[in-house]
Amino acid sequence: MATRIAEPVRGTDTEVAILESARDLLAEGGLAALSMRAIAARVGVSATAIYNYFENKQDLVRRVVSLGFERFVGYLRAAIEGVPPGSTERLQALGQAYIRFALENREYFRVIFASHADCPTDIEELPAGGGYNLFRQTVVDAMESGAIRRSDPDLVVLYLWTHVHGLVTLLLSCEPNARCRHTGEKLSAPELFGRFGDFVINGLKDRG
Amino acid sequence: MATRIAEPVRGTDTEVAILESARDLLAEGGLAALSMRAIAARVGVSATAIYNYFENKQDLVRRVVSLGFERFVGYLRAAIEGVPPGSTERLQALGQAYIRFALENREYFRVIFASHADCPTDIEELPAGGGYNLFRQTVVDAMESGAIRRSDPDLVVLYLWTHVHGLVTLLLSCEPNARCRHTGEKLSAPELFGRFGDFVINGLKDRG
DNA sequence: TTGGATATGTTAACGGCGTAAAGTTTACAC
DNA sequence: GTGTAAACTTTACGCCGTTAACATATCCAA
Repeated sequence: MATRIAEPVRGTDTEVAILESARDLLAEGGLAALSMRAIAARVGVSATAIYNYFENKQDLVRRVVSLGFERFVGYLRAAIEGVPPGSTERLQALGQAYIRFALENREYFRVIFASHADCPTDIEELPAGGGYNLFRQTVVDAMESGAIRRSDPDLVVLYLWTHVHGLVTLLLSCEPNARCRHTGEKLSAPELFGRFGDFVINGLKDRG
Repeated sequence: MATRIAEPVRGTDTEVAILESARDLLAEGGLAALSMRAIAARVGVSATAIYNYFENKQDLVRRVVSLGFERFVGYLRAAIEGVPPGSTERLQALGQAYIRFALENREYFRVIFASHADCPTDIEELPAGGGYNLFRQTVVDAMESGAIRRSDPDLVVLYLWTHVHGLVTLLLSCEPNARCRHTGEKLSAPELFGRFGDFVINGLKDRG
């Protein structure tokens, strides 16, 4: 038998280069800038060469989005490091990280949550691969420590997620500054999140 | 002088026909189905004829979206009819109408809130033309009646809006059924909204 | 009445898009 | 050396938004 010379197939490099170019193009100019020809030009290859590695454009985008998601979960993980479990601060840290990711990776975020019926998913699979469970565990800890009142953790996760997601998508709809003017002042997403935190956490606490 | 034969200029009919065809195509197949050539084919006219009435595609889309917005405000107005002012029920009715519009006019909703930097807007101009003020007045009434605690009405409007918008966009990201499975059951947007209402309203009430 | 502007359309064409088909080069197993 | 499979190119098709040039109808002023 032939000893496998462990040199990786040259094509694999190309695949990585395609994904990286696609990721960069997406970040720089949004979905509109993400064309097969543009990607190919960056990689230094013909547009049709891409079809050796990806079934079609949608498949490629799916892969790029998947990479973006890992990045997203990285934000969440980093956010709660050093913040004591069971505290509402930890919940807020997660929310802030969600916002930070969206603002620092706008095009990624947009594409991730613009899965226009192309790729039907169950809602909790979106931030899965650790994201959802991270969120959920933080909620459970907060309930057990008494920081928030006991109820269905999944419902609470979805509630908090809804809140932060809504804030981000609304502000992202109002490019270019992603800020909101109300009562005369301009507020950024993190500032608004801070102000809303009062309502949100209050709603989760025991009455009286 | 020639007596004015009151026949309206044929061109105006064409403009209306273009807008209606565009609206229908958008509703049927989303932004992807909305091409100048497809619109023209429906109207029975050449694609370039459209440029007599609209500067370019973006301009046309803006007009279509504007029509959609009027429709949206119509949903909101209808929702609070017959519901007593000052009640939290009125707030919930607005939220339910928001959700209903999004689910019954998905493509409209998507396009309205996907103003990808093309048309920078201040956030409160989005549901303006009556929408925002409607929302705000409902909040003010609820504060004055004591249904919710007194605080900055604009902040509360944004808070509630954030909540319902987040719920809808999250569920719309999970086509085709726009439902969420959690703890084993499938919940629709209105059902989830109902469950979240507890948290939301509780957060806005006075403590104790 | 006529003639020129204006409004309302047309067809042809440009460059860009995703992608299919066919052909070419390269690497390697037997 | 030959066959085979992978990696890649060229060419081409039918879409797309948009421009330019041209046709026709309508209206008003002289």
